[in-house]
Amino acid sequence: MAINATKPQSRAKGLETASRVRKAALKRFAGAGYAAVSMREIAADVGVRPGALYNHFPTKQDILKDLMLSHMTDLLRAWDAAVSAQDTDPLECFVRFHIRFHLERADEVFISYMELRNLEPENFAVIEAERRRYEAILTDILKKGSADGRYAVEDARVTTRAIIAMLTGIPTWYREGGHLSEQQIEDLYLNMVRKAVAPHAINSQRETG
Amino acid sequence: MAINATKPQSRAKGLETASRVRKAALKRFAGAGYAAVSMREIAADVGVRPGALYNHFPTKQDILKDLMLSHMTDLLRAWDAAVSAQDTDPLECFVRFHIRFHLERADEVFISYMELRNLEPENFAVIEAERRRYEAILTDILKKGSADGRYAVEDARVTTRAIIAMLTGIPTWYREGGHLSEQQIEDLYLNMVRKAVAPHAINSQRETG
DNA sequence: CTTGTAAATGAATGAACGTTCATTTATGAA
DNA sequence: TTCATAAATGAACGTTCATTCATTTACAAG
Repeated sequence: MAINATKPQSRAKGLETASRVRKAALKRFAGAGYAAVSMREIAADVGVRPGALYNHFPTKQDILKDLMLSHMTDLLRAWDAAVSAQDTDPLECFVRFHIRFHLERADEVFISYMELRNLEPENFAVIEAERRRYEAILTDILKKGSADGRYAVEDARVTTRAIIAMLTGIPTWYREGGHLSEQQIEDLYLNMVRKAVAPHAINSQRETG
Repeated sequence: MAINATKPQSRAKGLETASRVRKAALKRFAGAGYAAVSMREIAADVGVRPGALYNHFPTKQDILKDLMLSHMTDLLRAWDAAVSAQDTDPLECFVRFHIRFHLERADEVFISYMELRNLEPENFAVIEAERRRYEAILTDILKKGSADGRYAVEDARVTTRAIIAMLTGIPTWYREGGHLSEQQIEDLYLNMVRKAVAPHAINSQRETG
């Protein structure tokens, strides 16, 4: 059979180095922004000469694309896992999942929202499609809940964006050891979201201590 | 009297050029990001040689600081004007004001949220202080409304951030000529915000067609 | 008209950029 | 142990970067 002859076969050490490149680039991109980070800096973090990076990624742009795409893939896969393991209210499930996932992946989230404009057009299209898939999950929950009268949502797409913007803002200010635990933040935001989409009244609910 | 001898006196043409530098930098920074924009590009937009920019701004960083600081100053001054002209519900006033201001200044908003990390520490501190002043306005509204029982807000600071994140997300997707008018978006978001902070029920309200 | 100086030029600075490549080193399979 | 080749090196490529500066141009005040 015709093997792809352009890509060299990787050894264990190569995969390890590639992984460290991703990790270093993630930190640097999140901290200073893609355009402000040099391949030399990434190489120094990894402990390798700049030229060696090109054994693992064809260009700097490919590192960014790799980071952003795998983040979106992880996000969608993690949602599938979270939803299949639960049978609670889908809206609660989504809100808690979103907050947890985005709090424990602050760097990836930051990059995925800030570096969209540094993606070349074809890469941008790929990432944007994944983002729409994720938004569609919440839109679907809102539409279903609206249809059977549990929610009152005038425009499910707009409400989706409003809720996601609200939730995604959390990692920009949340710090561990602050005066609110992650659990409290989840409860607080869930309560706000529920009230925001409620038809009329909501009985303030709290299930977890 | 001892005049500041370091800063040359400006002529009309100089002020005009400086203004065009700001305008060009605003567009470029918003489109590609501060780090990805060169002084040469800005100079070309203005129709001047790169060296001439330094007659108006000491460094590239100073252009960014100028843009971000004057944006925050405009924002706070515009709020003062908006609130003194109104006597409606302060929360409604804030929500409508925030949406309007941020929709008509999409580029400035984009820069002010995306380029914080490209500010040198002392400049960052200045901008951040202005941002906190603005957030305090909404926090105050929520606290007052909470105190007299009109709202039920568990943590006014967190709720402030949630609401502002929600509203500030609008310019990232809103386009003129979409299926929702700016007026409709205001009503929609105001309704969500009111319900989110309401003690219990809210009678779905609509004043404008 | 003269003159001080703001404004712009044009050329140059050294530094940093992403990327390439011939060469060396290291490693797993035979 | 041999050998193919993955991985890393070290040096260089041409380009672009922000900034500087001596000089020229333009304009408003005297």
